[in-house]
Amino acid sequence: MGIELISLPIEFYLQPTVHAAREILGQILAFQSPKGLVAGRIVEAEAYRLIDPASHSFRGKTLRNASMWGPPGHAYIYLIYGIHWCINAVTQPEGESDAVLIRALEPIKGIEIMQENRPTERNINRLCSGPANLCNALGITGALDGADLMNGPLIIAQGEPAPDENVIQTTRIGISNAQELPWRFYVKSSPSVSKRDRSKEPMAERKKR
DNA sequence: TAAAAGATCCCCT
DNA sequence: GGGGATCTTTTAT
Repeated sequence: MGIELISLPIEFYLQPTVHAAREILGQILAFQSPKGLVAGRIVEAEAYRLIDPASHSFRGKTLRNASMWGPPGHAYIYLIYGIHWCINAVTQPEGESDAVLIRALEPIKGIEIMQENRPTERNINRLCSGPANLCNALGITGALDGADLMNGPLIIAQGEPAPDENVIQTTRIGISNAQELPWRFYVKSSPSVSKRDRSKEPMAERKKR
C-alpha cells in the first residue's frame, strides 16, 4: 500500500557536499503534511559550500541562514524574491554551512494534494519542477526551517539510486557568483527537470570550446 | 534609514 | 526569450 520510507542516515549528510548532491538523486523527499502524505523522487540538486561566493553562508552566519550552520540532516528553508520557498538539506558537521538545494522531484505520492496546492499546473511531471514549485506542491514553508530530515514529518528517505549513465553534471542555475562551478546534477531521463534547466550544457560539451 | 539584490516563476509576445 | 511581480534580508550610508 504505502511506500516504505526509511530515512537516509546521518552519514549521508557527512560525505563531501558535492558527492551528496550527486547521491541525493533518486532519493525520496517525503512530507507528512496536514493534508496527507506527499512524496517525490529527487531528480535535480545543487551543492552550496562554505567557501562558495554563491552560497547564502559565504558572508557568515545571519538570522536567515542560521540553520545552514546547524546540524547535518536538517532542513534549511528560505524565502526567495519575497514569494517562493526553497528547501536545502544541510550537510557537514554543525558549525559548517554546506547544503544541497533540492531543485526538482518526480511526484510519487499525494499527487492529488500537489494538484490542490498548485491548481494551475495541469502537467503532473511539472508539479514539482523547480525548487519553489516543489515546496509549493508539497506544502513546505519556512515553518519547517531547521526541521530534522531523519525523523519527520519532513524526511529524505532511501530510494533507487540514479545510475551514472543517467546523471548529468553542469553549472548551477540562477546565480551570479561562482557560475563556473559544476555543482549541479540532474537525472537525464526525467520529465520533471525543467526546459530551462535542461538548456545547460554538460561540462564535457563546454570544455570542447 | 535607504537601497539593492535575490539559489524563482509566470505570463506575455 | 524577455520582463514584471513581489517583499524579505542584507549591506551600505
